[in-house]
Order: sequence, then C-alpha cells, then structure tokens
Amino acid sequence: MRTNLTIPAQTDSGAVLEENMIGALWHICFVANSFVFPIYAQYDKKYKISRMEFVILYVLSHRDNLMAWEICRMTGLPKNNISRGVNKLETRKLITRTPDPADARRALLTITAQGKALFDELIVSYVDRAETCLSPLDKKDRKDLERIMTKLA
Amino acid sequence: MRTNLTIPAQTDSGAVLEENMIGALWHICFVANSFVFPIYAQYDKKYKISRMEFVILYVLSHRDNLMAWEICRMTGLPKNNISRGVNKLETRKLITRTPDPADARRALLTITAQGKALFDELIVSYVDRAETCLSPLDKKDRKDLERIMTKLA
DNA sequence: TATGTCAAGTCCCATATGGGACTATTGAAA
DNA sequence: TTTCAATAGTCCCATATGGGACTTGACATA
Repeated sequence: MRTNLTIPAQTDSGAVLEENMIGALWHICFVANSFVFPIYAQYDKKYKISRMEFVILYVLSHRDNLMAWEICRMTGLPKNNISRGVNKLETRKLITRTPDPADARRALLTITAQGKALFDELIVSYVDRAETCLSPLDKKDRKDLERIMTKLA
Repeated sequence: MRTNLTIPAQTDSGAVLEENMIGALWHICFVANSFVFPIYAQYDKKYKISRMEFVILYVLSHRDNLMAWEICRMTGLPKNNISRGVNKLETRKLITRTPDPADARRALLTITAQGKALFDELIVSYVDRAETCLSPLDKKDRKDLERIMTKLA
C-alpha cells in the first residue's frame, strides 16, 4: 500500500527535453504521473480505494448502466483489473451489478447513492490537486489545453 | 481551497469527461497511459528494457554525469526502482557508474556508446508513436501544447 | 440437437512497483 | 573525538498490475 509519498517538488526536466514533440509527450507523461500519484496514494490510505476502483467510480458517476468491458474500452485498462475493482466495489455496496436477464454473460453496473457520496468526497481532492497542478496556466492556456486534450482523447 | 465542482449528470456519448479542468487532467492521464503503454511493452519484449531503464537512458542521453537521486528528482520515480534500473544497465554495459573519489556515497552515471546506440534505436519507436498520438493536432495545436506542457513541468 | 465461434468475466501466475528499513558515508555540532 | 543528522543507495517485502488461459453463456449454422 502506498503511503506518504513524496514527489520531488521541482525538476530540471524542462531542461532535459526541449527538442520537439518528443519532449511534449514526455512532459505529458510526467505531468500525468505527478498528478495522479499523490491522489491515488491518498485514496488508498484514507478510503481504501484503489486506482482501479476510483476509475470505475469516476466512469459510473458519469454514465450509468455500463458493462465492465465498456469501462475497459473507455479507460484502456485491462479487464481483469476492472473485474477485480468491480467485485470489490460491489461487496462494499458502492456499485450494484444487475445481471441482464436477456444475456447471462452481461451485467450492468450502476453506482449506488453510497458510491456517489464517496465519489463526491473523492473528487474534491481530485479537483484541488488539478487546480494545484494547473496553477501555472492562465485562462487562455487552460482553454487551449482543454481543446487539445479533447482532440487527443 | 476547493473548487466548486459540478459533475455533469449523466453525460451521454462516449466522451465521458469534458467538463472542465478535471476533464483535461483526466485526459492527460489517459493520453499518457495510451502513449507509453505500447512503447514499454515493445521495449520489454524486443530489447528487454524496462520502463525504468528506458527512463534512465533517456535522461542520461540528455545529461551526463548524473547521480541516481538526480534522476529520481527529474523523473519523480522512486529511488529503489531507479537503483535497480541503474544496476541492470550497468551490468549490460549501457551505462557506467564512476564512484566519486571525494564522496564514497556518490556515483556519477554516464551513458556508454553502446547505451547511446541502443537509445537511438529505442527513440525511433518513441518518435513514431508520438507522431501517431499527436496526429490529430495541427501546427498551432502543437505549438500550444508544447508551450503549455513546458509551463506545467 | 450438435458444433463451432464469439463474448463477458474470472482466475492464475509472473513481474513491476513503491514503502520503509537498513547500510555506509559525510559533515556538523558538542 | 564523539555524537547526531543528513545523504546516497540498496534490500526486503507486500501489493498492484497485466497477460493469457479458462469458464460460462449466446448465437449462428447445420
């Protein structure tokens, strides 16, 4: 379990890679890691929620009645990990799994009120951290970033 | 300080996340993962180079005579993982470790010609993949992305 | 009904990862 | 000098992760 992690506050990485788009993508990865790492550490420590579980809650809080494989498709995460997360969330009653009577293979996942309540709590840290990470950006930067990221994903 | 977040109720369409900066950061993570995952899989399979090892080669190919902890600081990766990677790269003669005579704790890392040659091979896939991932972006987008990412990292 | 194929999930296992304890060394304070 | 703290790196161990095999169910074709 992760606790107490320290992300080095500042880096020289800017200097390491200023060639072209390689650098941009390297930075994207760096930012992504520095962003999520402390969050997941906190979720795990404070709420016993793993990365996979958070991702599932995140997706289900936006769209209901999804099947596990759809979450895989949307997130790019492997199905066994999602499967594990779904099971854990179900036993904790944070989501429900409703078997599709028409096809016994399928089960529709829905977040419960309890799950939604937890998610609303989790997302506060998420937003805080996002604000911290994006604080160097002005309004225009943010607009641009949003536009670009929408194109990319 | 927390942002008042509004989670759009049940967004439709595959785009799970286009609200605000939460969405942007979620996208950043998604893009980062989708970008690196296939690359590291290939590096591992084809060259027996792990993510950590690649990162070390990457950094050392830009800056010589670094200590392990500096790589940690630059990349945000934990020191034990970097330590492992350094050892493996050293036994494969892709980097050298020169003990600092003035301080026996320290060792300066340098990429070897062999290491550089391998890195040059690796980076080809990296650039290819970067180009693929960034293909939806036009020239202006790319300029913006680079500007923003430099600010963020 | 039998058969082959695909689909949705789960299980098993090997590996990657990260936290924390530990070692060895240095430098500073007492 | 002795002691204490900090630094650089390694080791150990528990957990997270992902590939691939496996299970069960659905459906198409015969």
